[in-house]
Amino acid sequence: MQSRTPASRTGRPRSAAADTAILAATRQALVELGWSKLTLSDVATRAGVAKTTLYRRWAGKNELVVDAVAELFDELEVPDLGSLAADIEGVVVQFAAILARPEARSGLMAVVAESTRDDALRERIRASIVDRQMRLVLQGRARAQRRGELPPEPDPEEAARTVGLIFDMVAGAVVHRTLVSGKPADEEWVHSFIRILLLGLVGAARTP
Amino acid sequence: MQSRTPASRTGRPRSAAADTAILAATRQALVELGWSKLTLSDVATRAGVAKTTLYRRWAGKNELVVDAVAELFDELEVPDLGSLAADIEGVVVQFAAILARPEARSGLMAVVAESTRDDALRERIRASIVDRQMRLVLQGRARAQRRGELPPEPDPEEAARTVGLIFDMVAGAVVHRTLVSGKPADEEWVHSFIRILLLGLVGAARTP
DNA sequence: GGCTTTCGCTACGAGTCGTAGCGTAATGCC
DNA sequence: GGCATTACGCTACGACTCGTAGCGAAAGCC
Repeated sequence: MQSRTPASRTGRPRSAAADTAILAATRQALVELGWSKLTLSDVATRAGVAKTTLYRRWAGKNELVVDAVAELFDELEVPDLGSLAADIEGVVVQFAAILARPEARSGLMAVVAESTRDDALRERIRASIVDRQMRLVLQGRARAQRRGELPPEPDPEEAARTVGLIFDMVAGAVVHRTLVSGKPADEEWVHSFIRILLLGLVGAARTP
Repeated sequence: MQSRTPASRTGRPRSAAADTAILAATRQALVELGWSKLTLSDVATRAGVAKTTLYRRWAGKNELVVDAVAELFDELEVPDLGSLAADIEGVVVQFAAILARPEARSGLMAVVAESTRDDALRERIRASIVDRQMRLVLQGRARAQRRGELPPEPDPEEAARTVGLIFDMVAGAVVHRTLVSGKPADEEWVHSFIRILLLGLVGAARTP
């Protein structure tokens, strides 16, 4: 999770319960205080551990919050509702529900902002959050191609570009709707959005 | 800009040059230090003003950075290139160019993150940044309807929903591509994106 | 000149940061 | 059981930032 556990064969092992408590305390602090007023001392107190324990496991506030927020996305999965449109709507609604939680709203954008000046942090975000979401797009696309709803893509490089584009469109729209426009990405909105997206995708696939 | 100037008829007027210098210094500090390491003392030194002058004009770091970043979006305008697709591509390329600048990348997302817990800050962002971009969507849409590229929308409420949706899709995709995926929103990417978007929009307009 | 507001400067208490040092607790190896 | 090793809780610390208060000087309007 937060650091290497290469083969610490001997010595007292790190408390897994402490990890759980710290990450939960971080999310709670995000809800109550927000990003800027969150302090590591406060998180340590909430979690019932010493401040030094936090610094032994995480390099700083950024890394800690990334891990705390990443756990929120563990529950994401593509439902099998029978059609591409229904599957996408299902997963986007899940995604929107996570983004509606205050600990995700205040934490996620803050670490993304910090990552513009920290490549290691960007990589950490990619590995623990973005890649997990990207896999959902790949999974849904493969299932739709098996159903015949989307044409198979022979060129793997072109396919990767398309998947990346879809991912930026979906995640970007939901994030912008929720955080910038400040309105809920409810089912009605998701339905309208997915309708336009799919019409565009099948249209583009028909006329390459 | 940052505070009310109701009718300060008498007394020494506030230095407009100081405003310019402070906002420019803020952007420079964003480039060199990023959001989290930016301090108001440092900005004051760079701008050649006293720290107290900063606190007299802005409530804090958030408000200052919003104003500093907002100026970057002043140059945005919809070009008249003859077709809806070309117009949109033109303005999206401009938008992407602004987001590629480090002072926008590190500043914009940070204040958006803070705005999730500060309604006044959210309103400030909306008024000084988001509304300006939203106007571009309205402008381009009206021009396309005059050209006959998009059907006129009789229901104003439905039209507002659609404009909001388009705005979230466009801005969200570009922001996500630039900041989360960390890849440039170059002309090739913009072209692919706009193609899917427009195919979806005209498809949705045809089958309501 | 007189009034008003802004400006630069200094100083201050409060709070946070990240680290060091120490004694104690928990585990693996012999 | 004894020993080495690592994690833990606790305290203390210097360095830094924050936001404010107070002061005299400057720059406008009447």
